[in-house]
Amino acid sequence: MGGTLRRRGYKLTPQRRAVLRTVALSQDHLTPAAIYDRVRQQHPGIGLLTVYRTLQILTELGFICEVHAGGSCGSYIVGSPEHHHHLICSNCGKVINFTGCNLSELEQRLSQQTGFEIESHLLEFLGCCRSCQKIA
Amino acid sequence: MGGTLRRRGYKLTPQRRAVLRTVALSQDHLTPAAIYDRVRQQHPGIGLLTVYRTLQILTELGFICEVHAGGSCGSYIVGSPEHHHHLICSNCGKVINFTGCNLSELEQRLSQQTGFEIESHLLEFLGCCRSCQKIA
DNA sequence: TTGTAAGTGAAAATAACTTTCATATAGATA
DNA sequence: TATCTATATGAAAGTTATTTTCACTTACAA
Ligand SMILES: [Mn+2]
Ligand SMILES: [Mn+2]
Ligand SMILES: [Zn+2]
Ligand SMILES: [Zn+2]
Repeated sequence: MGGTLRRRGYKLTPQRRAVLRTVALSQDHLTPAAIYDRVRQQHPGIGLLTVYRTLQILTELGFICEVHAGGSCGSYIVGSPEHHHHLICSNCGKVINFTGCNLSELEQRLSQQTGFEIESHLLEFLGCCRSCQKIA
Repeated sequence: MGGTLRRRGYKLTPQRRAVLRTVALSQDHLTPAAIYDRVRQQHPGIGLLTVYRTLQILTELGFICEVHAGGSCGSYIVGSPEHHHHLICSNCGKVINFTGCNLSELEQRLSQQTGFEIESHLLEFLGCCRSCQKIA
């Protein structure tokens, strides 16, 4: 983490460490406010503003990802450097990262049909995780 | 439109007509505030609040869709009843609807590997449309 | 060490959205 | 067509989410 930050001119502060740690320790996606609440337990005195700023930087660097499906826009989950996507439990918010989206064929078809030069894609699945199935 | 609304206990008001018309006439996705500005030209006196309420209902009924990719969370584009997805120009916001996402194989693999019961998916492509390519 | 560019947090400002409530109207019914 | 009522509207206020500003602090390169 430190290296990646420094390479981009950012500093590694205790606050940034704490925010990343909090997101990484959670199984489910968290809003900035929820992250703030958790971080404060280990790091009182941190400001919500710093949480916002940190989330932005960590997203830019790929340490964390924003999720969208199921009304979760603007909440975050730990990331990984490789290209991947998210499978989200609509009940408890648990997120599983997966790879192998295999969309290049579709991408090519769209590019041909529309003339768009395709840059990226957003793919998320929404479902019910095993533990939530038992409860329901 | 009128029939679908009435079937669900909603009324067809001039305001709702105007909001849908505005979204449908736009090639690109619009925020509630942008929709408000446009609707007001034909329908002064409408409140932003009514725009919010209408967008919610029209989304629920499938007349319009919310888009997410490229920081467009919370903006809307005209919809269609069949299952489809969006290809969005990251420069001008133009949206093209497409069908044939063909994700059932991937869906099945994920279901087996994770135990999730998969309910739905969110798929959007981001790219540069033909006219924006010429300009750039 | 020291210097400095980058980061922090308090406060205020702005933007985004929702709740409340009195009034108005779509459209079903007689 | 006139009446009735559930639904919709808009003004205002309230809440939540996010950003800007600025004086002070700190990471870390030299
Ligand atoms: Mn991720
Ligand atoms: Mn659509
Ligand atoms: Zn779950
Ligand atoms: Zn374009």
